[in-house]
Amino acid sequence: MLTPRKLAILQAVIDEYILTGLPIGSRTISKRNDMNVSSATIRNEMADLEDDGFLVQPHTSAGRIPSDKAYRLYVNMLMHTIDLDENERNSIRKYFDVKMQEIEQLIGVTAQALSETTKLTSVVIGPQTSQLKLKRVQLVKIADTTALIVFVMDTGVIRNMTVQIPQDITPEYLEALSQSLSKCVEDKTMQEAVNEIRNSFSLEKGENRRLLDTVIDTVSKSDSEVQERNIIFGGTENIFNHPEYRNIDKARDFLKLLEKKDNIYNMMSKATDMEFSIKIGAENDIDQLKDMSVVMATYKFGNSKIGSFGVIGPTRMNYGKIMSILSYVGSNISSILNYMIDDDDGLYLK
Amino acid sequence: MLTPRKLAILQAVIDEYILTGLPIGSRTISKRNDMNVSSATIRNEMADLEDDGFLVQPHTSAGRIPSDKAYRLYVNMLMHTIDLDENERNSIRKYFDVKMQEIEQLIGVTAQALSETTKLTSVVIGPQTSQLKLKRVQLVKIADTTALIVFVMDTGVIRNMTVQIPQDITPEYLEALSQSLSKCVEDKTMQEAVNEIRNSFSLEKGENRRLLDTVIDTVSKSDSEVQERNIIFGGTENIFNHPEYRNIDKARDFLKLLEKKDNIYNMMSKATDMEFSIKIGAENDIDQLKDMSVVMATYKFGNSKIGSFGVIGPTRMNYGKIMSILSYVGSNISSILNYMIDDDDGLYLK
DNA sequence: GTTAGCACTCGTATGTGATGAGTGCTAATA
DNA sequence: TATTAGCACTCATCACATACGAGTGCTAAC
Repeated sequence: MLTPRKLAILQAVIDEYILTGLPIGSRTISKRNDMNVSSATIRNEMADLEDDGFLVQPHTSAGRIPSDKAYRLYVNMLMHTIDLDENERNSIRKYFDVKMQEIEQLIGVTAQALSETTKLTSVVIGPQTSQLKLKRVQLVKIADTTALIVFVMDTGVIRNMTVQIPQDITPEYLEALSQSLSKCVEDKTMQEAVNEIRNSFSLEKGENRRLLDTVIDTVSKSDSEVQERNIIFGGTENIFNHPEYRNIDKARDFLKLLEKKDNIYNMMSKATDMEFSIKIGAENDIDQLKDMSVVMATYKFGNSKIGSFGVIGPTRMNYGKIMSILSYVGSNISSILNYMIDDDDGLYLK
Repeated sequence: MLTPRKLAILQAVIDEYILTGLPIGSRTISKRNDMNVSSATIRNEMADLEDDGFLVQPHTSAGRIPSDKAYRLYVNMLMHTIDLDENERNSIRKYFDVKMQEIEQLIGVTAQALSETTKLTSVVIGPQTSQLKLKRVQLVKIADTTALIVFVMDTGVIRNMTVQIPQDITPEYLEALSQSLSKCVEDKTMQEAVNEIRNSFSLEKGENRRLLDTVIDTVSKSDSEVQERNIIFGGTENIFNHPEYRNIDKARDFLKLLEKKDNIYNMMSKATDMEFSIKIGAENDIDQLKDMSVVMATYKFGNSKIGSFGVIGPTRMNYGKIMSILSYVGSNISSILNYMIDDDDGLYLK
């Protein structure tokens, strides 16, 4: 049974451990002024908490440290998000106070802001263009056999790629094609659009056929690749800030994981259904993160969640604070994104 | 004086040290079958080499390790580039055997190929568009108040960015403007082009003036930013492969350096005048690299060197091998780049 | 000029004992 | 019955001592 006192003790252990990273002994807890019982009593309670799987002893004569289960309970029940003070807000806001030219810059700034304020490794994935709806398509001839194909999403995001075209295609033809393609893809996702084009234009023959095929081909190929690259990390060196990770082999594994990107990318994109997602220790699917925690949040563009960002660090992290930071960073991202589309003379979104 | 025997001993020490990373003693050298003198003789010679600054003793009763000066001599005189065998060539070629869609992919693959075959940290910087000549400019209206501005470089590289435009600008006007802009910027670098536009169109007034100003503004701003982002690293975790860097604080500093990017970017772009550039230990301008070596090479597009790539690792690296690898990787990059422009139905360069 | 021999150096590994934080358990207490 | 004081016990950590061995510099002999 988790009596109120047990909960209080557990909370105290977690708080203390998050602060120091050292195993917490019974006396440390009993000395806290909100505890009015002796260390012996605490010891008995702690023994019970250990039996219930909330505390772990690294070795017989050491204090206790919280288990993943304890952190989970903490996050679910005991934690109060910690409001940021004016100073902290300012130091975050100053990252976003520069004029953003393109979405990549925003992603970079976000990663930086996150890692520097949390002192953890940050991850940001860019807008998932695959989930956005298309507004129009524009083909532009830029060389004899090369055209640029530009996708304008409903949020204003632009994606473009080059495509080889037969030599005798005229700009006027491309303009006409752009018009009819635009009609047919409006309000569809990239993937849907590709299918739609396949169907609607299935009767085309000859040169047109070849052109369309190349377009479809190029688009679908690049779709997967763009995503893979659209993830960035910040403060990778912060992994060393935490004594429990001052271990070369762990660090190497971690860097390797970041370098591969796709594992983390998958993890991040899975989490887009909730406002926050917290994975503690073994709750992580990725092996190398089994003794770390990942806290993620999503950002919105208009009404739909189109990307996510978060931090990776030791299970011993200040969840309350981290969540407040994520939340504040998120609101900054949103306002920048909106600013980017709304503002008439300033900032443009690529 | 550096007698032939001294040189041979120095070479032996370097070879051995590159292999093991441990201080090399006189007996180790004298046992090599190409040495027919006793360890005592070697000791005397080594003492001389130490006086001349080619060898260093980490402490009194340890063997010797080569100094930066020794590596420099080695690279200049003693080193023979080591031909790659069929296996090694294949394992590199397989990285480039995939179809490349865009230049970013090529950069990524290069970084990967380099870091995996050298087991070092690799750096690749993308084509320096600022040094390329423009072929034409194309403005395309993609929304009510947004246009895409596309720069086509003479090598086929394309750069584009969005720009806000007054609402009443027609596509036809943009087309006409594209024509006259193209004429005026042809064969100039981005920077020259901006100046040229400023001069040639200095008489424009009103709406046109505003449009032009916005274009010039956007372009010059983004010019610097694009470059900054156009550098990527591979195999950062390889820093830990070398015993001399199994030191957390060194590793942290190194990661921090990579994260900042601009220092390394500057170093890399300085080195574009030579085929190879080797910086050994203290020859590096960057503090954190004072005990590492950087080997860089450049790649060409058409006739001009437009980017560079290389590796960063311990001064104790197999320079001969590394250079062969860089050279082979370089030739792969070139052929891919040419393929990208020449091939009519396959690959496109963004 | 080369080499064998030897005393010397010094980093590394190993072992030992002291220290102290923290525990579990028992018996006394409220 | 819950709490607490007291105490024996555990065990990681640290300081210190010792042994080991790779490698050196130097000298004297070849």
